[in-house]
Amino acid sequence: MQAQRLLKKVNKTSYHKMQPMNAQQIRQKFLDYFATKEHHIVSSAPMVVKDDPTLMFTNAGMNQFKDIFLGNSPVKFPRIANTQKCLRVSGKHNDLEEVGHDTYHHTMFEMLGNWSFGDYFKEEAIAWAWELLTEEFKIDKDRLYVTIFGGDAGDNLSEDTEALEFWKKWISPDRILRGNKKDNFWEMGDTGPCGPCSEIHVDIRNNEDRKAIDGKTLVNESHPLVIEIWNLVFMQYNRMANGSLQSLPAKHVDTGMGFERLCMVLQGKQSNYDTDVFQPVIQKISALCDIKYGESAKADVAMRVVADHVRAIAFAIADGQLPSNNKAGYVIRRILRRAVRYGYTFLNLNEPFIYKLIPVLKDQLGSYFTELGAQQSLIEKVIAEEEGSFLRTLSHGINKFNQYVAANEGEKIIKGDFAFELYDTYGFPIDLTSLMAREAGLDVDMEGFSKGLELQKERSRKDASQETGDWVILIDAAEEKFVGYDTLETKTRITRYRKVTAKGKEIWQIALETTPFYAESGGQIGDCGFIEVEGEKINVTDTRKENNLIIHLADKLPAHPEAEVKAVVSAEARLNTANNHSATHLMHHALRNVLGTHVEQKGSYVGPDYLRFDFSHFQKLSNEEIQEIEKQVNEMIRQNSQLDEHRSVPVEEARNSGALALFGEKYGDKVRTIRFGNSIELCGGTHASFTGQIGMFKITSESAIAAGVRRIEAITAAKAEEFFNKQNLLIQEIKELVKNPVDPVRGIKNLLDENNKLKHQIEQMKAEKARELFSELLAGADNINSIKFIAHTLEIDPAVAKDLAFKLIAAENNLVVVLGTDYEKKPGLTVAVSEQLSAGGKYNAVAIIKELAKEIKGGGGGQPHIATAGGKDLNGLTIIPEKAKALISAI
RNA sequence: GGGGCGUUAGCUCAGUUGGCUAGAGCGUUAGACUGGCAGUCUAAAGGUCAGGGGUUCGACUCCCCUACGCUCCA
Repeated sequence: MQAQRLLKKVNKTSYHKMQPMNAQQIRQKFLDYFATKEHHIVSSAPMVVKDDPTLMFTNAGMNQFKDIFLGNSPVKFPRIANTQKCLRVSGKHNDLEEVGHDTYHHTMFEMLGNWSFGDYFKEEAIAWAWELLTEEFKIDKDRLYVTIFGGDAGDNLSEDTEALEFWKKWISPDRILRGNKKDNFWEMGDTGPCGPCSEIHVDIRNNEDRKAIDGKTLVNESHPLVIEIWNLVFMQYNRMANGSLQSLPAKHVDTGMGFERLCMVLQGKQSNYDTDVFQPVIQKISALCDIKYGESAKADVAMRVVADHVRAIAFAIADGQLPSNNKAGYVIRRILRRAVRYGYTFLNLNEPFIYKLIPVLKDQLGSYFTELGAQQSLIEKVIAEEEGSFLRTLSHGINKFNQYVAANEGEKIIKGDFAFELYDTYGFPIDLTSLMAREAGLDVDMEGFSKGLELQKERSRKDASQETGDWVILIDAAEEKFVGYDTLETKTRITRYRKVTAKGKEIWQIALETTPFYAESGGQIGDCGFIEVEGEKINVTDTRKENNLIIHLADKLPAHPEAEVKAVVSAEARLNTANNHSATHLMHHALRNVLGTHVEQKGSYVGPDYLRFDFSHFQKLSNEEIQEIEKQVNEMIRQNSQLDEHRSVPVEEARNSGALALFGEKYGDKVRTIRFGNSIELCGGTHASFTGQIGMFKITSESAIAAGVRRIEAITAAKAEEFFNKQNLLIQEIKELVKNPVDPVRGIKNLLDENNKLKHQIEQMKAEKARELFSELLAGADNINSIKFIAHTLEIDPAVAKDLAFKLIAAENNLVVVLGTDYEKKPGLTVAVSEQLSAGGKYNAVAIIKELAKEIKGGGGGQPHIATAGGKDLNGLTIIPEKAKALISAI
């Protein structure tokens, strides 16, 4: 209905010549078009990036093909097209704080793209882009402009005349603009593939405005209605570490078109948020807060913020990234909190509400991105929990703020330190501090705040700074291969190496032509071991993967890196790790048997010592469930199933056989499957050859790590044996100690009962003794200067003496008590003065005890009515009563 | 990974320079009032002050270590 209404409105101002399509149709048309041009259509890679240390989230369509561009992986399809979920929270045009204030910035967005890997180049890329936009989507040609790379003297590059000539076939030369290196030369990073790009811009202003100002002059000028819609990147160079450019042997095309923008253009809107991509969610928000979209600028911003952010959060969680307190999880938490904050401040939504938008989001996107529906209840739970916890943080901050204001009455300014403390320590957003300050008629010292923040950043940067050297290439164009499934030892050569310096320590990263070392992936940690070069042994401490390249971490470089290398994996660690990995699969299988098929892997760690498995489940596991899982896993171990491994199975076939796929597979037609009995998973890890090798499986802990996510830790094989031996030993010892070899529990119970009884008796005896002493002491009180006076030395605990003294002065309001204690070879003193007496100021327990403590070579203090002291000289105690008496008499 | 903060009764939190033999509100229990419900009043129970070590006559308070949590930055 909503979409219908929107579309009707569109027709009036339409600047293209066809019935507007909805978002779903637009996406499909793009994919269909490139399918007719023999492109292989692949699904979006997960938005959460797994094995690229330079990247936490997919931020462009090309990410999932980076290994192909770098030459680390072979080309499987020369032509590919897709839509890719992307997330951007920082970068030159992507400050998180900007999102929502305008009509076109987003955190999460879809990028439509077509790729050529060494296949077609500029001519086809340009022709097809033009045809799709003008013939298929029917965008008015006189609203389009294109840019080409105009050359760069620094790089000694001339204008991209190829692109110019191909464009001239379609568009008049005066609509082809030349751009500089910043706008029209694309680079993947400091080094690597790069090349000129050609952008297509569209002018969606009304005709009046178009007449007044020539659209051409507004291209790349940040005008919200004259915008870049498609970027065609032509990768033809490789940027070397020294800054020079080399021509690439195989040239690639990488294009990206913002889906939300395209929808805006095709639906005749002037804001991405007015398209049917966002409107259903915005209408739902509007209903929740009872404010109409379009009524107030501030509320509109807030609604756009929420509508944008909920997409980012929902997809991140669906892809396995839960909000947490560092790294990628922290980015997600920040995005979610920003949405909560805007809802809280501008929409008066003080209760969790964002999770209520998920069903709308699913209706809108779920038919293409099925993960939303599959994970819906988890997404909702996690978001609701996070919202609640942040609202608690907010109310905590508001408390702190109010306390500060109350304590600093009369001040006009809130100190920068305090504003920063609120932000840094309590997570209280600075703009809320400002807002509340304004309401209280105060200013915030923003300069002081920024200074604190800057110092904080400085500290962190200093700590994190590391220097990565250039790769030294020994064997060019090598394809590094992993052979570790079949062998733990191989002869090979070093293909490249580089030095990395961090915190004053330098390590070497080495790549091998063939390697038995498994690189950390899928939760399984990287192998360790050594490489031997001409008799020189070099430790490999860890193995990691970067863009599909296996990197060995070593503390030094061999003297002869170009010589033949023997690479040897530490067999023991690898074997233990393999056992744990196979056990993880068996447990996953058992979990789904026992708890249900809603159990999905949310994270995993597999090392030689133990395994950890996080999975979606909504309540604590009972002891019975845990025992049942252990029982099933151990049964599967005893069945001694043989590893059934297939290294190259078409993904569809694997899925049909019931294999569990984790986190949505990346593009690629062949996958590896691991089967033990009925447990089948897609997995790249290393495994036991027979389940019997695992020996034994034992769960050591079960806990919650987030809303709807539980964590199990477990051990296998020798570690499990150790565990049981330890437990057994413990029980033996207990049996001996309690002298009840048959029933130690009963023995302990008896001891506890007896202990309680004895404690009780001691309490009674103490109380009795205190009562006795109490009456005795009170009866023997002296009279000095019309006050009562008690002084004695006793062999009791100073704590008891203090208690006694309290009781005495509570009973007599005209009393001074001095008690010396001889307890555990240590002398002690307690002086108490009745409240009334001490209030007069004449008799001060502290003054008295200071004087008396000299006798026992000690010191002490307290309050005017009760003071304690300790010392070293037991002999001094004997004269205490006498001296005390003299002292009091003199007052 | 680096910094800051926290951990006190079932829950939410106080606890001033080390010393008023650890407090409040809510909740719980009991009693009283009320025709019942709801409630009001009174009282009680409930704490290894996260754990361990140290300094001190004396540590919830100061120092160190560990665990867990929160938070900011990278």
